[in-house]
Amino acid sequence: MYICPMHNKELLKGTLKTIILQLLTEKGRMYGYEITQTVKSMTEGQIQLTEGALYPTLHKLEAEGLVVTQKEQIGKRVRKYYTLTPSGNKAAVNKVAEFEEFVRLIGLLLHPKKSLQ
Amino acid sequence: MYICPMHNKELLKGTLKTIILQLLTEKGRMYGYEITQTVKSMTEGQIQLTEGALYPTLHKLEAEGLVVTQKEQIGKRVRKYYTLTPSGNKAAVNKVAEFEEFVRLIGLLLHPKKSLQ
DNA sequence: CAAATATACATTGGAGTCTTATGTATATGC
DNA sequence: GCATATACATAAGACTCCAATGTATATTTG
Repeated sequence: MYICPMHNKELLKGTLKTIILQLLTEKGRMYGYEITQTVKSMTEGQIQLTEGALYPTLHKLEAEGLVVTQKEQIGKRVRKYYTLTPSGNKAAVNKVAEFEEFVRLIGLLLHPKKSLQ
Repeated sequence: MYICPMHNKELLKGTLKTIILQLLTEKGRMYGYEITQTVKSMTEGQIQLTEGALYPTLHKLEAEGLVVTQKEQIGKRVRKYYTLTPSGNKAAVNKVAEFEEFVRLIGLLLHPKKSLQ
């Protein structure tokens, strides 16, 4: 996914939708390129989304009815803004909760000594 | 991976090697079936490894020189025990550290409000 | 002002990981 | 005797993401 300095890229699989939905929850409205730049700056340059991962995922989210798009003319270029739908909002909350639960479960396996972390 | 009640199975991708290496670090010596049962009990039944994921991964770890095997006759059945090699030990430490870093980075994206969690 | 870089969208082929299904065989509990 | 548990293994396919490529405009820099 993400060109990134992290060695284990597979770890990041499955988090892309969660990341996008959560960012949209916070920012309200974003376009694709903006998402890549925001993720890069928020992660100290460690996670850099690739277009080959990002755009197909955005299109999937749209097809699933979790986001809607508005095109906006900027000079001669067109930007495509994405906004969460109500079901997209719910999905964002669920996905983040699922991620937290995932981290907790893996923590049980990786840090059994630390009583309850 | 892993048949499991978690809804977002993709989240777990990329963690299997890390889990196996870490378990071997703790337990010293394990066989495949034992790994599936240990993971199940340690995660409250939430993560259940499938053979289709586990065995190919164990074979890969062996091919990479991170584990070695000893077969043991138990009655008429044969158990295949896996033990970490020195490079397997290093790999375990690295993988767990990578996972921690991954969680930290995703945390930057998902919990921007919590100062430094 | 030309070239490089940044902005901005998008698609395609392929790699890698896991799931589902299947196969084989022994052991145990009811 | 039959179901379930133990114990290994492989194969076909789904799914996600990466790398490469393509198009086009805008800005920076030498």
